[in-house]
Amino acid sequence: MPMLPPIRARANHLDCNQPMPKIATWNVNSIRTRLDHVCQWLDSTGVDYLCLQETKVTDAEFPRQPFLDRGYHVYCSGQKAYNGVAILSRQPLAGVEAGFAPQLPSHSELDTQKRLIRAQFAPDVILVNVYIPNGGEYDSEKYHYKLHWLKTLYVYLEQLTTQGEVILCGDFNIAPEDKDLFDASDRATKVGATDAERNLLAAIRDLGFHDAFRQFTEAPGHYSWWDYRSGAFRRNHGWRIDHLYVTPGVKARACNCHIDIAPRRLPKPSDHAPVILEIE
Amino acid sequence: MPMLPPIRARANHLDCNQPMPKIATWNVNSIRTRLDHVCQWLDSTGVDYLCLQETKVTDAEFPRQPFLDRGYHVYCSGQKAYNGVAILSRQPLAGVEAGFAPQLPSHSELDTQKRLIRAQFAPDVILVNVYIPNGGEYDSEKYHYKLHWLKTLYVYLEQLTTQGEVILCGDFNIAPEDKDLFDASDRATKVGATDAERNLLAAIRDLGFHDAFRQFTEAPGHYSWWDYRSGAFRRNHGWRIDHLYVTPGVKARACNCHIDIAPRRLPKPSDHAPVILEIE
DNA sequence: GATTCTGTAG
DNA sequence: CTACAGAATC
Repeated sequence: MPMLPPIRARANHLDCNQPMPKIATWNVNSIRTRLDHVCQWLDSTGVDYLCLQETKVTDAEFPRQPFLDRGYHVYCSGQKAYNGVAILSRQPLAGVEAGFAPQLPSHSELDTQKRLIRAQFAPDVILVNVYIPNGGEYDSEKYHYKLHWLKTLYVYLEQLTTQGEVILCGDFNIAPEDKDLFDASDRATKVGATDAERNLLAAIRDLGFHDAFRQFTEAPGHYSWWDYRSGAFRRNHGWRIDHLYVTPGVKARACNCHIDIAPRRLPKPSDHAPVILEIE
Repeated sequence: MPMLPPIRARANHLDCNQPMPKIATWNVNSIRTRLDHVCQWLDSTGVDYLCLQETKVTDAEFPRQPFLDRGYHVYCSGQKAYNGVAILSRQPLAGVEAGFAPQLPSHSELDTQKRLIRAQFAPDVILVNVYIPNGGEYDSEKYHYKLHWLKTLYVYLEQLTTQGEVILCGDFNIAPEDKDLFDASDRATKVGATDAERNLLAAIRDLGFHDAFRQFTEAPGHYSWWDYRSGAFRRNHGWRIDHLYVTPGVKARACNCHIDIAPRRLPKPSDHAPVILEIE
């Protein structure tokens, strides 16, 4: 694990009188279908940075105007029907790059699926938004694709963490510990909870990341995703797979991190709930 | 044209203190999609018998409960995705038969498409609900199927009208006269308005049927169907293709027949409006 | 234009 | 269970 320098300058948000900026991650399962939910949620929470996954829309078709109207800048990397990530920010962001290729040209084949976007969050803080592959069935092609994607993410972040602080957030499709899913039985073949996935996530974490949610909450039973099927939400049969990982300089400034389950209660919700990190 | 006997007994509805029973026909273009529209419309109009077409659902999947809750009996003959007819009735109905086969076994091949259901409406009145084929393009296979279906319906009704009064209603996909469609130009090849179709409809009518709507309204410009495309409804570019045909005994008791265009104004409407016949 | 299916994905 | 694509139907 490389030594991490202290934050070298005040973050953007501190330059503009926002005492407690909020950074959130939310797999919306189609930004077009969830447009009203997201707009109302932004209006009510005042989140300053929102990292979206599964936007399921090309950049040309991304519904920018509702967010522009609310004072957000929109940075997106999407495709038709599947995947797609975006960052909404009240501040204009520099250093926006989509995919692995700008940093790892040899891994550009992974960029046909739009799963990663990053931006300069502050002069020495980079924000990385990921939608890690679901993984399908255990030992399937999709499962191995997920493992390969995680290994590539490790290399990507290994480089990035040497440059300064990092906020890494998104839908990881991994429950880090048994207490992060409602039923950890048969976990050897339960995709999202297997050793291979957890070990790769642990390797990434060991680059210097801390699970912001676990800074504030140790208890089990807190989830960010519930299957649409068989009343999983009603029974709280969920998984905590949406995360904000932060390097020490950001960790030191973290004030709170929680999952907001209110949007999951709405009619026609995303199957994921947003997770909010507040930093001073 | 066979001589028709007078009505031999009071209709069911007169046995239960409903002074002005209403019989309606409505192509709902998917009963599942239009469930709320139909329920609200039944609640507001108090229609007693509703003949539905294009229910697009198997009998096992038909959403019965909302109608049972409202005091209707449900008789349906449907299939997956296409076609499908049903009768809703406040009274339980006897003599329910689906398709041509019970009466014309030699034409059972037409019953693979669920387009006909009938029931005993009163001791000497039979109610027949049809969804006549659309016909596709002029001179196409579908067009000739429509003509064949109409010829079979003629034979079916030729038998039925000897047994008593008949109410024949449904989506006929035929505008009987030029005034029944907004643009009768090029009608030689305009499916729904060609001579072959009109002649077959006229042959059926000549079995003793009267167009109930035309008992009360002679004017052109009254339509029951408008294409979803190009603002056809807004411009009243429609066709009158949903009909209630009644034999003389019923005609003598008809008090009103009108098209209710209100449901066509709702969000996500069927492309057809219901037609209501009131009888004393 | 609106709905349905099949197929894919999660 | 929800969403999207693409084809077919009307």
